[in-house]
Parts: sequence; C-alpha cells; structure tokens
Amino acid sequence: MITVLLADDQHLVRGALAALLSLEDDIEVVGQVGRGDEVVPQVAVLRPDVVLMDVEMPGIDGLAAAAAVRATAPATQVLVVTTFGRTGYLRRAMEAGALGFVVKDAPADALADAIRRVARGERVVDPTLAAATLAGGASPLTGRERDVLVAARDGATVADIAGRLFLSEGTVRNYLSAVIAKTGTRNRMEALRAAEDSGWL
Amino acid sequence: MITVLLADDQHLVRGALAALLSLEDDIEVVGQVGRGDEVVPQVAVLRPDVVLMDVEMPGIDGLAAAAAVRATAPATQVLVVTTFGRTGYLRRAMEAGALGFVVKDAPADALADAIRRVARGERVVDPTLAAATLAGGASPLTGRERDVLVAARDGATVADIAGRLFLSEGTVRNYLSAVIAKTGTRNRMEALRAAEDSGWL
DNA sequence: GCCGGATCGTGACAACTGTCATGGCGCACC
DNA sequence: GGTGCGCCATGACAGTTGTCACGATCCGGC
Repeated sequence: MITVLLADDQHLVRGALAALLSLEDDIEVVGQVGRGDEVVPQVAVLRPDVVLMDVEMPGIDGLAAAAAVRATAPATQVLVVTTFGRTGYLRRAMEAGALGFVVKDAPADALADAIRRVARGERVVDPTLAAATLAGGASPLTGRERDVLVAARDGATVADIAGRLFLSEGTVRNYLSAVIAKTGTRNRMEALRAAEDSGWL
Repeated sequence: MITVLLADDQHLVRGALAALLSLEDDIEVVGQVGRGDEVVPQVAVLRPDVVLMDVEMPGIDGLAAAAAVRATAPATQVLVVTTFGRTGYLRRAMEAGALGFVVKDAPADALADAIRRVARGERVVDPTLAAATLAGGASPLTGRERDVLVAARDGATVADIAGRLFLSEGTVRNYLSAVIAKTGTRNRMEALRAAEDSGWL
C-alpha cells in the first residue's frame, strides 16, 4: 500500500483528489494539508511514501516545501502537481528534489500511475512539459533582478519598490530595464508576464 | 438520481470531481467537457439535471455558457464553481441565470449538498462570499472603460490599445484615467488587479 | 424639449518610466 | 593579479503615462 499526503490550498480540489485516489486499491490518502508550512510537520508525523504537492500555496510555496521534505524525510518522495503553463516550475521543482511533476491538465488516470512510479523511486515528468521547459531554458535573471520584478508584481511604482528593497530609485529603474531587455519585452508588465509564464519568479 | 455534467478546463480536477461525486449514491456524472463552447451541445445531448461549471475556461467563459444553457435548456440548472477571490463573479453568475455558486476553497462535502439543492431548484450561495460580494457592489465601470482595461491586460501600451479598439490615444488615456480614479488606485496595473479581484472584467 | 450619461476627441502639463553611459565595490576563477 | 560578473549608485535624456479642462455627438428618460 502506498501512503499519500495531499497538499493543496483548495479544499474542494483536495477532497476531489482524495476521492479520485481512493478508487485505487494500492493507494491510501493518509492526510491532507492546505498550507505549505504544514507539510513538513505532517510528513514527520505520518511518514507518507509520497507527498502530492501543489506549487501555489499560502505559507511557503510547494517548491520550498519540497526541498524541506527532502531534507527532513528522505524516504518520502515528492510529486509536484500544478496548473499548466508555468513551465519554469519544472526545473525548480527538480532542483528542490521533487521526483515527479504532473500538470493539472493531464488526464485523470495519469495521476495514480505517476504516484506509483514516484513511490518506486522513478522520475516522472509530463513529456510535453519537459520539452517546453528545456526550450524555455533556465532563468537569465540575477537574484536582484528577480527581487525587483517580484516587488513590481502588484503595480508598485519605482519609488515603492526602492523603499521596500532599500535601493535608490535609479537602481530599481536599471534593474527593471535589464529585465525588460532580457525578456525581450517593452515594459515591466510584459516582462512580468513573460517571467511568470517561464516560471522565473 | 441526479445527473451532472462537469465543465472544467483542467483534466485532473475534472476527473477528481467526478470521483468525488461518484461516492454519492444519488448523483451520477453523465459527461465532462473541457471548453466553454462544448457545454451547450453536450447539454442538448445529455439533458443533465445540473451543470457544474468553472468560470475560467477556453472557448467562452463559464458565465456566458451559463446564460446559453439557461436559454436553450431551461430544465437544466447551473452550479458555478470557481477559485476563491473573484467575488464579482457571483453577481454576474446570478445575472447569467446560475442557480448556485460555490468556491473551490469550500469543504468537499459541501459540493454534493450544493448539487442536490440546485437540482431541487433552490438557490445556493456560499454565505461568506455573498457578504463580500454585496460589500463590493456592482461594477462602476462603463462598457468602454471595461474594454480598454481588458485590452491593457497583457501589458499593451496606449498606442496598442488605441489601435486595437480603433480609438485615439488621448481617448484611451482618458478612459484609463477614469478607471484608475474609480478604483482608487495609482496606475493601470493596480486598477487591473482591483477590477479583476472584484470580478469587473 | 431639456437633462444626464456614455462615448469620443483635442491639447497641454506634470509625473513616471525606460535607456544609456559611467563609476565604485566585492567576490570567484584561472 | 587580472578579468568577469553581480551589485549599487548617479545623472541626463527621451518616451510613455496620468491628469485636467474643454467640447462634440448620440441616446434615453421625464
């Protein structure tokens, strides 16, 4: 029997995934959490074979949680599930020590299969996604460029960002300009979309 | 027996919801679609009691699909399910003739209950969401203001928007300025977030 | 018929944004 | 001990964005 911990912030999705997996004879959902920072404590208690982890979660995100699980409970494998379109997540998920990566757009029966293979220690990656990710490449952004772009996410002005990151306004403008150049876009909003779609944030 | 058609663009979520509902003795999932524009044809063929509809879908969105279902198959009720946080969808869903509205953040067992009640013709609305929506109020944006804001979504410049909507650049700036004033924000990006969060787009 | 509101436009101004050149500092690598 | 790179900063410039005042047309309601 393969024991599974579900981590997803949406109740309904979590419950639905649990129902889906309960149809499988060899898989048992032993726990569910709705926040990234609840994953490690629950893993410590439940010792599941596999954690089925969403990327977007309150607390800490699924990628950070994956790394933490690998560090504290090496016997537990991580299978990351996420919404399609954020190809760059795959690379970061792998770097965080996740063994598998499936998209929510995948057919339903692929999930149970992916769980079984991850539980056996095999790598599982959606093939179409893998191709897209390799084509997309690693993030060309430096740490600070990424910070500035993240701070610009909610529509903050240059002055806001400078204040938040303790930089001069000129420096912020320079970083944003560099990001726009690297993404081949025309303004910070397009750059933001491009970077988000590539999973560089 | 209550027959249900699932409409959600994510395969895995759709399959999971189907599994969840199959646990209920009195509910049967008779079909699944992944695009908004497939809903009406499938409703015509399957004649389900209830359509469980996501808002975000390719083709046409869930709200437009809901209206189309009401117009073509009055015996079929619509229950809209969506990701939390877009409170303004509720009002528009109701205007589109949906009978129920639940968020994906709701507990799993609430879904089957909501389906039963909608099938009986009762209105079902998540109470916390209802309060938030009434507080948020109807959209203060005019049709054209909304168009311009939607066109600005992907980081387009004033010139781009003007070209796309066949307006002068000055007019576009005026509309954007009006939207920024109405949303009480400081730039188009904040206005965009505010309007999206309120479901005004 | 008059009024209010939505729509579309112009022109001018201030503020913000993006670009570029240039420089200093620290660190890793060969 | 150079060389490259990430980091931080300044100053100047052009281009874009946001604001404001003003006016035009069209439409529905009283």
